[in-house]
Amino acid sequence: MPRSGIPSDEARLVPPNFITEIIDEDLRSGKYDLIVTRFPPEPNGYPHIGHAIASFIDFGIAADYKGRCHLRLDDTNPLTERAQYVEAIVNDMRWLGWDWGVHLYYASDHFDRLYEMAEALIKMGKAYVDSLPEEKIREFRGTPDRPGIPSPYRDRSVEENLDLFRRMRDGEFEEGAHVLRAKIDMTSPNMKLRDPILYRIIHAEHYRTGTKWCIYPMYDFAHPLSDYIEGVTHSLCSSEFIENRAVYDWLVETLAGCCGLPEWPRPKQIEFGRRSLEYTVVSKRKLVKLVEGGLVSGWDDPRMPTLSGLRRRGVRPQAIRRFVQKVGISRTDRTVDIALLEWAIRDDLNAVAPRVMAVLDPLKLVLTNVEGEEWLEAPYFPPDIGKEGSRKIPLTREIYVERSDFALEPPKGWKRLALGWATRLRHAYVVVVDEAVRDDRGAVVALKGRVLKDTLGKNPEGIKVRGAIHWVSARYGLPAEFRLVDRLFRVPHPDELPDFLDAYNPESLEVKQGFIEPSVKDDPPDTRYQFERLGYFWRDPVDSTDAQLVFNRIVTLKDTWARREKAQRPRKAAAKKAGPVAKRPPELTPEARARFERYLAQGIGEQEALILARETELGRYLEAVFGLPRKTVAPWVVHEIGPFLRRGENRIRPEDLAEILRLLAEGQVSARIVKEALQKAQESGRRPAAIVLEEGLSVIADEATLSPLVDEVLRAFPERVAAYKAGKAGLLGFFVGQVMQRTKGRADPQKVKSLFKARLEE
RNA sequence: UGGGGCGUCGUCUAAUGGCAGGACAGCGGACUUUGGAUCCGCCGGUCGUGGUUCGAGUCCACGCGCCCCAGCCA
Repeated sequence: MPRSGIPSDEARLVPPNFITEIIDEDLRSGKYDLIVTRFPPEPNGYPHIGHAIASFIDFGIAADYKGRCHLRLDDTNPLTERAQYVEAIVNDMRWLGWDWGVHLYYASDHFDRLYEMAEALIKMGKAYVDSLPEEKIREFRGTPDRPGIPSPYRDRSVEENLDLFRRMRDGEFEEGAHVLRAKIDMTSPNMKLRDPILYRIIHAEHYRTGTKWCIYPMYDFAHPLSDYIEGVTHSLCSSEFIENRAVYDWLVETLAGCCGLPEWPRPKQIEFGRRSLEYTVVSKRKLVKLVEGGLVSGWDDPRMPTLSGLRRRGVRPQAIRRFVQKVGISRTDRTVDIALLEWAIRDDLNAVAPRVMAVLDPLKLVLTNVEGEEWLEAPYFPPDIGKEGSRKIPLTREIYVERSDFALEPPKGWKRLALGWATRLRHAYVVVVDEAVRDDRGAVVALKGRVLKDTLGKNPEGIKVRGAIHWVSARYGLPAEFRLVDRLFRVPHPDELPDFLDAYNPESLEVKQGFIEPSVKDDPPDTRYQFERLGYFWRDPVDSTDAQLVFNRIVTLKDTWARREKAQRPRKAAAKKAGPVAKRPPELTPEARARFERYLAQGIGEQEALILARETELGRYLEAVFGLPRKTVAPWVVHEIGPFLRRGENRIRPEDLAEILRLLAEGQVSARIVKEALQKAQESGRRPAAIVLEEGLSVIADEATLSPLVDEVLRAFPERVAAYKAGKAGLLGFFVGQVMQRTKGRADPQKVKSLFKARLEE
């Protein structure tokens, strides 16, 4: 029997987060032995970057815990789902590197058992067939601020429900005539609990089950029970399903041990915050608009955020995984900076992409002192990459350079070609441009220059070389098309616009005709190159042929020159802070006001007095604590007992609070110890004072014991002592904390603090 | 305006009452036959107001802001 273990932080693919904390605790407590997750895409569209993130969480966590993750196609709606999408999903998930072993499932695999469970629910009296028309069901459901009302069909007998449901299954009814609903609570403030629909009639052919069924389970029914059937333990999903959890738990609990479901392990749902990406949309509706509107060439257009698009662009799965790993997981919905994705792509490619030269916007440079040709050795990688390999590149009389690499009037800091300047031809000689040939409109159409002899592998003496530029032999260079892919949208948050298409970036694809060095001719077609000084490229897997080379730009190089050139436009408006503060409205009833005044008179702080006056349960508790001044007791009641009291979970009696507070007053324990004891008392139901006694939690306040500890800490952190003396006052808390740790919280912090102060001022 | 969820550098994310740290971005420098990579440095944050505490991003109260829920979608 395989068992999950808690991985060390270094061994994790998925950085520790609130979900792994829950799992760690579940493993430690023995609640689960084996971690089982699932990734449940609906086969109604192509996977995109959002699926990459969700799948990373599901597959990554399962792998980290040596558990398993099921790939489950959530196909409960025959109207929208297609086998072609299943294929795309399986393909893309494999591409990302996920391994589900034999655990490829379909919700439709479970249709028989789900049906059986629906009948079980009916027999328990917990589900009924509702025959209200669709509009009425909607109407009866109420609104978020008004409760729903029960359907007149809600109390049909088990027999009638069973009969109707079976006839639904047998195809006796039209679509919409009946639905099966769970009988939960039509007045619940959680809309999902207002008798959720479990099954509906759809007379459509399912891509897998054909015409076997004409009733199909809803997500809320099929999802939790599929999890349960498959033995999933942790069902991780995004935050919009938080309210569905109530239905999830209701179903799991009412069907536990039923219909062949085990009592344990039961699955539980945990929700994480959604992630979106700047300059991107992922909703199927919007993606369809781009495809159908002809704004992109298809679902795998290199500009698309689909995994097939990213793949065609040339992004490797390693980069995607690195990206989603860096994004991280939390409970909060977030929008990720697209620069992080670009960084991940570059970081991946930098180490693997051979460097070659291509000229995208060619300008002819005639080297007047070059005759014939010379084949020069050029390494594929710069020294810092540490990889072997080189190719030969031909230098001929005519070469192409990048039009943007020549300036008639070079700006300050220019490190390229200019009249009379010496510039390195990458991997070759230093060149000097003598003449710019211009047409009648004054535009530069060609350059004439000469190479400097004896500058191969060394710099000329007495001449300043300004930078190095890439180039391609005009005779040997291969003509090629270059597709420069850029962000699909001009604004970071196209989703926020009334019409996201307004932000479409018409410059997101720029096509260039240029030349590439001949060495690439026989390279494997999936080679990712770095075109020196331009970016990372690879052959378009669809359109590139030997006769007509087509390269896609995967991502540009970081370009500090271009950045400098660009006007320093402010990146983002400062986030607006919360508005003006509203003062608290102390609307009190006359009785509450009287209590408030009374508490005030007893010396209780204003804030505590207000809470105690308003929340009579807390007030009553306070007044049941005898033998101590009210003002001493009040903060404890409000801050320590109050939260438990409100939830109805308080386990500490007033007299027991009084007992331990007396110990505090006598100086036998510190406030910190009281807090700790109260916490334990709430957990165990024991008397706090008894906990103090049994666990030896008495306070350590005598200087003889504390002084050596203080000295020890001071000795252990000399550089912090120096920092403190230099003015970093916040370190006092650190020092005190060290002693608190060393005494397991028993030291009297006030005493410790004053000892430190005295010592540090010496 | 009912219920639920969430607020930490520009962005993402740590800190489980004890030094607010890291990454990306930005800025500056070193190095460079890629204005790449690498290295070094800098900038910059706890939504607000109070309270509790020796000590609060963390606990309490009151506000503010954003997101989700009224599909026979998932």
